[in-house]
Amino acid sequence: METLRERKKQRTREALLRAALELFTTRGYEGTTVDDIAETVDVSQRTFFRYFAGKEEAALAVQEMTVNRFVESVRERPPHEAPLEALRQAVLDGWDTLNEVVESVVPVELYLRMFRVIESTPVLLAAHLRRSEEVEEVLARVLAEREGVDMDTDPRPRLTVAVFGGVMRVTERQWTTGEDFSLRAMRDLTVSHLEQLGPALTGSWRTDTSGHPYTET
Amino acid sequence: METLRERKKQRTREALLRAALELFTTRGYEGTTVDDIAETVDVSQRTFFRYFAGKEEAALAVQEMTVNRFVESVRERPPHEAPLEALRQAVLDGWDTLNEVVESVVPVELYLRMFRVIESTPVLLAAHLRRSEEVEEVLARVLAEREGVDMDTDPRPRLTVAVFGGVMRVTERQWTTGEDFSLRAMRDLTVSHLEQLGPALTGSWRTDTSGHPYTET
DNA sequence: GAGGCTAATGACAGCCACTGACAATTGACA
DNA sequence: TGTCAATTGTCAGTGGCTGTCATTAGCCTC
Repeated sequence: METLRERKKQRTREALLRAALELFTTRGYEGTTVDDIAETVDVSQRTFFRYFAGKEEAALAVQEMTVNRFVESVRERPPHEAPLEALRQAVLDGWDTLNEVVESVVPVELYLRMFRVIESTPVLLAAHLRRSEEVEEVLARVLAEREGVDMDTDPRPRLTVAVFGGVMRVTERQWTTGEDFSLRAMRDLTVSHLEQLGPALTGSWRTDTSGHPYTET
Repeated sequence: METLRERKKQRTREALLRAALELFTTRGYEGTTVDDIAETVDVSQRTFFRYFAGKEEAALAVQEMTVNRFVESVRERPPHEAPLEALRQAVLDGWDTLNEVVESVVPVELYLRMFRVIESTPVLLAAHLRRSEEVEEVLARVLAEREGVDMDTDPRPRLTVAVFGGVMRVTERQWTTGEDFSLRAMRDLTVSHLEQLGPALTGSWRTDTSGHPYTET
């Protein structure tokens, strides 16, 4: 961002993004038109579409940043860590350093509100899930390389990442709909759910192994 | 479907669905307009929207049937089966009896082609994934009830279903992009992937436990 | 620092998915 | 058979999104 032109572009994009998130989190995603966003920033609708492929992309732009950061984080994990452990550490690290990544673009508080909007807006949730699947493919490749296995013949990389992704989606869902919507809560939920993964998969739950007696009723 | 009116409605819906899938699988989803579909069946565009909430719904209608069948199948599993085992049996049963369920509406061959279209069309894949998440919520509830645990305090039902769902998505993806696109292949892949689940999650893969030596390179 | 070059924007027209409203039609049923 | 209700068609309109072309505005050279 050296020239004036580039700085101007940067500012326009940022303004559009900020306006979009602000409107989405107040009027709702469906309740906001692209014209609304463009008008807020005082550019033409056409210009909006030159910065974002669509309404969706604007809504998910910040998430995209954090996800990319997460993938990089996995890449940089020490090779001695087991696959699931590398994913776990990378995710936790992501939540711990969320502030630095997000705040440079939009207030974290806005990011968090947007998280809930995504989770509660069907079309956005769908796009988010599809994107997650794409990311899982990349992660599987990273893990396969780390462990020196061939993804084309060995299903374990994809399976591991899919399992991990499944746990994370459950976590996100519970987090966004729960009462404690803080980063700390997200971190704790992540740890807790990953710990529960083993017990959940081992046979019947009637033999209590998790501190959740089924006799409570 | 007793009266003439009801029969006519049934036929219109079926014709629309068939026409939609036929067009989607030949011209592609994006390459097909709702007007195309309506015109093929010789009804107005408005009528199409009276039968389907949107293009998406038409594209996913048959999948919806099989998914609902799957959920029912899980509900009817004998209570002594462990959660994962119940899900496994229900899925395999679903593939084994797919013909009977699907053929009553559209040719199975059309259903299979549509499966690939869904997997390769971003917006359809997204919708499919979102729907899967909804189903997972239902399944978690079924499992929780079976096992007598409280879903609100015990994350294991949701975790188990999410893990299972993750495995199934990996399976679907490999199936639709692989060379052997037969029901038999889907069944085998499902069994194989579920078997690999354990090995995939237990620590490092460098200690070979799966018949996939990493020394192939 | 004037003028040419190129990138960014605006204005406009148009496509497609989808919806509301109302009129026309057609099966149901007394 | 005539009335009632459900089904459908028509029309108008909104919103997301794209292509096109003229206009503007930063950039760079002479």
